Amino acid sequence: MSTLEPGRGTHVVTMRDVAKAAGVSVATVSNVINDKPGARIGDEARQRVHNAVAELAYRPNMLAKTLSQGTSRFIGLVADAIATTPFAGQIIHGAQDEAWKNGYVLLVANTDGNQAAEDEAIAMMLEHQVQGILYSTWYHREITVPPMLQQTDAVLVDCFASGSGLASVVPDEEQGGRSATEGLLAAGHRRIAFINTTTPSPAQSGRLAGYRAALDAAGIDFDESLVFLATPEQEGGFVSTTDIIASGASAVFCHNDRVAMGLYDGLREKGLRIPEDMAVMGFDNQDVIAAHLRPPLSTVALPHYELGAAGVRMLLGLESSSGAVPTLIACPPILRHSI
Amino acid sequence: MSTLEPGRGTHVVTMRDVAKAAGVSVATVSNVINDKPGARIGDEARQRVHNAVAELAYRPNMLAKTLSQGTSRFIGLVADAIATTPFAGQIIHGAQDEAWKNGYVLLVANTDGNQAAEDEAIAMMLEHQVQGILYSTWYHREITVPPMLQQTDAVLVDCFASGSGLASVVPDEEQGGRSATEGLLAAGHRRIAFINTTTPSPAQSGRLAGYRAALDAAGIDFDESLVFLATPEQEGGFVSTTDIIASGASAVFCHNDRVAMGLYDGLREKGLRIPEDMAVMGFDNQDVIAAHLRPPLSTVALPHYELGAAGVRMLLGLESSSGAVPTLIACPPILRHSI
DNA sequence: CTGAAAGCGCTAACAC
DNA sequence: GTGTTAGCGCTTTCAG
Repeated sequence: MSTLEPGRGTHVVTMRDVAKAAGVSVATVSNVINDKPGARIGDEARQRVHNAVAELAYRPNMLAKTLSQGTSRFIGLVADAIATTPFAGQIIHGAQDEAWKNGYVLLVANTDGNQAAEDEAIAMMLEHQVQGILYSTWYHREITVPPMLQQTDAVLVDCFASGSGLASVVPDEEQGGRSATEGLLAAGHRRIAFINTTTPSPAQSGRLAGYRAALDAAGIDFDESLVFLATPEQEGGFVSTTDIIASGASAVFCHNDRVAMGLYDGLREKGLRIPEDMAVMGFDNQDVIAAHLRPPLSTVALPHYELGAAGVRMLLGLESSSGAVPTLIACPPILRHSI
Repeated sequence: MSTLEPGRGTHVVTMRDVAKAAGVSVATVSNVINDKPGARIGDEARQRVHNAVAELAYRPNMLAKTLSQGTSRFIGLVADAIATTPFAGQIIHGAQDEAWKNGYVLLVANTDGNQAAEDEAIAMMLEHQVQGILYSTWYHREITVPPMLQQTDAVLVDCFASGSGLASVVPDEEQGGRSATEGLLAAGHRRIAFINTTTPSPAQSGRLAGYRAALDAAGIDFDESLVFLATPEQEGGFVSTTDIIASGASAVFCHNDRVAMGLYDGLREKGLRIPEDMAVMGFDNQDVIAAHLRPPLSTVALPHYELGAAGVRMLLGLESSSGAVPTLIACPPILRHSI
């Protein structure tokens, strides 16, 4: 490949080499490279340094730099499941972008929900002098904070731990539920069913609360017989079909897109058309599904990217956060053609 | 900035503190902590060190360690799209697990396919003294290698660059196509249609080659009129429905799961049942879709996790690799109920 | 068996 | 303006 031996982790040319080549001291090199504010450097010397840098293809050693400065530019992200759910990756994406934007780099660890792996991951991050840790889960829920997390700054992403005092950022389920319902209401529906999940969770209670709030605001009485429970995937939606039809509703708000997908199948099987015979609204905006159903599904997006980004902003102190109550990120409605 | 937060972020206790507390020298502490092979340490001293470590909650500074050793334990992963496609995240996951297993930590960067971001990402990784870089794309394709990548060891994941000399690991599209077709063949089908993608790609040619190979092996003549072209998502599958039915095939191998999903809709609309009236086979094993269609879709899995894992193994020299020809990872067939 | 000392590559006072 | 010189926290000869 080349004469020097690159790739083996360390590159040969150091700041001292540059200094020598430019005929200046390392301090000068350091100053021009970092464009140090209070440093007076002659134009001529500065130019020589820049030339030498280019000449030697010098690349600063970040590790040495942070060592001497005492402050690293790492942010850790520990996730219980990086890819179990398709969109969880967006949390990484958002965190990575925001970290990057602020000159930080992301250290990622996946723990698969394994306690030991989790501790090891946190330990490793601490050893790497991370500025702080983002602890994230792949679906919104309450967690108990790993004790080791207390040893550094941390913010919980897509999860929370009441009483822990840790900052946390989660999706605004209630607003999401409200928006979803409002979308249906706006289309003129008044008898709106809701297929909620069987799993107790912030999503379960939040979306229901939102649904009720929207109905309320529209002056429609909440009708218990219009809310159904189903497992949160295709099968759940499918088996709910008859109940939905029997309910006399003209529209359904589904706990998530997968349920909506199952419902699509069920409805089609019964010969009903969407949205003519039944309007349907999903939740999550799962990209493989929502936009490609027939007809494309109207839904509410889970702001994973924003969750990750807001998490690092809070960690970096760029955005205020409360240890007492989770910061809510809006779930924007996405209108397509199922309404 | 955060000088008021002493215990956070950077920890105060250093190896020197431990040495002092244990009444030994730092060299001794270093030796016992790293369990240095050639170092004879008195049991008594060793014990005192361990006590001191526990007492002070000492945590080694990885950055200082790698600085002095000259060799870091970082591996970089640059991806053009971490989450654009749901399962791309599995590449990260696999890479992370394997890196971790070998005592390395993953530095992740997402470039969104942006050239400048890419260069910046690689530069940053180089500055962090990474052992090497995994360069990955979210779908299998040929790329032109970013010049900067030449400055370190690199392996291409889910992509390749012929003539670059870089090691590369990609899915075995042809074997996947063969397996898919064989699955259909094994169920007794002889007239098997193939909906291929309109996009020229290794997937397009590889899967077709596999399809032909399987037919060939079964003694069935390749019938050009049985292969159709469609855009690689739901819509493509849906609009292909009439062609498929008209072709007289009893089974269809779809370029991917999304196409299969569209076809499901089309078939259902025509009143045809799967698999009784038409057997269908997908490709990708996209988890939100495949397992949850009605009936669950038989498909072939894209080994993203393995791709990531194999990539770091090759980078670390744990697995042989050729710079000339990509290493192929098998795409295992997943049989469900659509056949 | 254990300690002193010389760096690793860089930054940050403080001289000159 | 620019160079000298201490470290940062740790590893690693090399004496004793």
